[in-house]
Amino acid sequence: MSLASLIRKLEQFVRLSPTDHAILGRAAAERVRHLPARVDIVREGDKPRDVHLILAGWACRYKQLEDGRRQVVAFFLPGDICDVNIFILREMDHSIGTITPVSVADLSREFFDTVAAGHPRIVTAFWWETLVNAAIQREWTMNLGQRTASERMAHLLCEIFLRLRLGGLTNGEGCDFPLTQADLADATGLSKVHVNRTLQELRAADLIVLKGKTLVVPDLGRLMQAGLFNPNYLHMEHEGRQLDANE
Amino acid sequence: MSLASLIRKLEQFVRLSPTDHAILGRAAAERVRHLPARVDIVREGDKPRDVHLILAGWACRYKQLEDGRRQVVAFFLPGDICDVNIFILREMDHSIGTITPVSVADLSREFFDTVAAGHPRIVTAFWWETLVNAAIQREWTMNLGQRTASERMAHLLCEIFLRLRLGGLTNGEGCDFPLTQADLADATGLSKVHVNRTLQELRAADLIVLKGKTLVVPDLGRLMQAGLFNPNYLHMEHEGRQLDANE
DNA sequence: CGTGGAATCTAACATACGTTATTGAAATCC
DNA sequence: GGATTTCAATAACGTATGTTAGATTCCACG
Repeated sequence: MSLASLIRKLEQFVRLSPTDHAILGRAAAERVRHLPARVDIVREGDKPRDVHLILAGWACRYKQLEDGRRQVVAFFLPGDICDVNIFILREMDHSIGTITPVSVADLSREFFDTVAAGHPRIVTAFWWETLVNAAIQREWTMNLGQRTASERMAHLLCEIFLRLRLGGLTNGEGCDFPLTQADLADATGLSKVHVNRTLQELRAADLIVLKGKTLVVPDLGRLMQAGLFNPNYLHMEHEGRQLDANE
Repeated sequence: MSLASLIRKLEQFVRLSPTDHAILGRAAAERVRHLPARVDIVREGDKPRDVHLILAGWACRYKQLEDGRRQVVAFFLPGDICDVNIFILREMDHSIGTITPVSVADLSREFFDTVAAGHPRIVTAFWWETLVNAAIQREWTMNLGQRTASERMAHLLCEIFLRLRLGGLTNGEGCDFPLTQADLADATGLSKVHVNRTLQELRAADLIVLKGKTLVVPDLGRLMQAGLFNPNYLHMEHEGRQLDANE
């Protein structure tokens, strides 16, 4: 159960009080749903109701064109919050779908009102989360606009690995990796075939070991170099200095 | 002076009180700077100090790789706010630079504290602005990942035109357009040469008239079709229904 | 444990877009 | 108001990535 990942992530930015922990814990336990893989949590055009906290499993935010072209614009890992205050908007402009089976907690508007009223540290933490997500989205724009296929793939893998590690979800050099090559294609704007070629290339350079649903990064520093990866956009204020260490 | 554009933009989402207007007006008048074209307002690595409100002129947010590749990740038009609450972060992960000469108002942390304490409508309006900017960034990701060169260019031009119109900055079918083809290249991830080709294509199809520093869009509906442009992501709740009308 | 559908991998070929280079037309500057 | 730089336009050529199609491997499920 990865409320722990959320708290771990937020706490490396602000220190939360025991009360704050309790508030988050209660919110994450109240309305929990378990969804299968490959279903939509929210669909473009829906009226936004709750904010979704991913407790377990992977999901993604995606947009689609009428002719079927699909772009994954974000991945959600355990401990990620989908969109703080999204219910301000009238209508979703994108969809959110599961990749693996997912446990999700639905956070109500009232929860956020409560937080806003009496828990300033959580407010700050949520602002930080919002700003980091915005930074990630900018970095993806950069990734798609300027990096070559293999740089792009290396960059994406670095980001996922670091975000997992921040949530305490890696084992040394390895981590779960449930994305298919089709998912990677939708996220990188490459064709499936070229994703395959690109992964082979990274494997041949001993930058990754990717088999089954597990990713191993034998030398994160080298993978970062290959992806022209600068971790500053993740704003990992504390861990930031020891990035090359393995956990 | 385009405090008017800011208020006009925010008000099509929330109704602001006379006091709210006054607060915004004061903030926008207090610390105003005038900058020349093609200079940085903030640089990657800087400690964020103030939030910047663009009163006049165009600017952009951009990121750069070490080898010089540059991606514009957002354009700022008059009335745009750069990054609400950015000072929560320790260090900027991107730069902001002017395109034309710019007048900018620097909004302090204290201003936002005041707003948070006593002006809930402005708080909501700022959240809305934040969420819309996030949506725009996602749409750019989509644009770079999935659209062809000409779709991408058409889409970008639609977005800029609509955002200008929302701020009351268009004249019928026309608007100021100070971007060079190099700027467009940095924003679309295309080469300068291909931007040129693409613009010719749009011109040949009578979708745009772009000369000097003026853009004319004779038929916005057709340009939107060409760019597979769905305005939902701009969340223009009121104007949304009469998009095809010319102001 | 066998079967069917995903997911991965490979190959041959096609093309949208990048690169380099040059020229001409506008701005901008003393 | 001529010199200088920036910006736009063209052309010829190169290549990273897309497309189509097929063969394998993997894995979930009955």
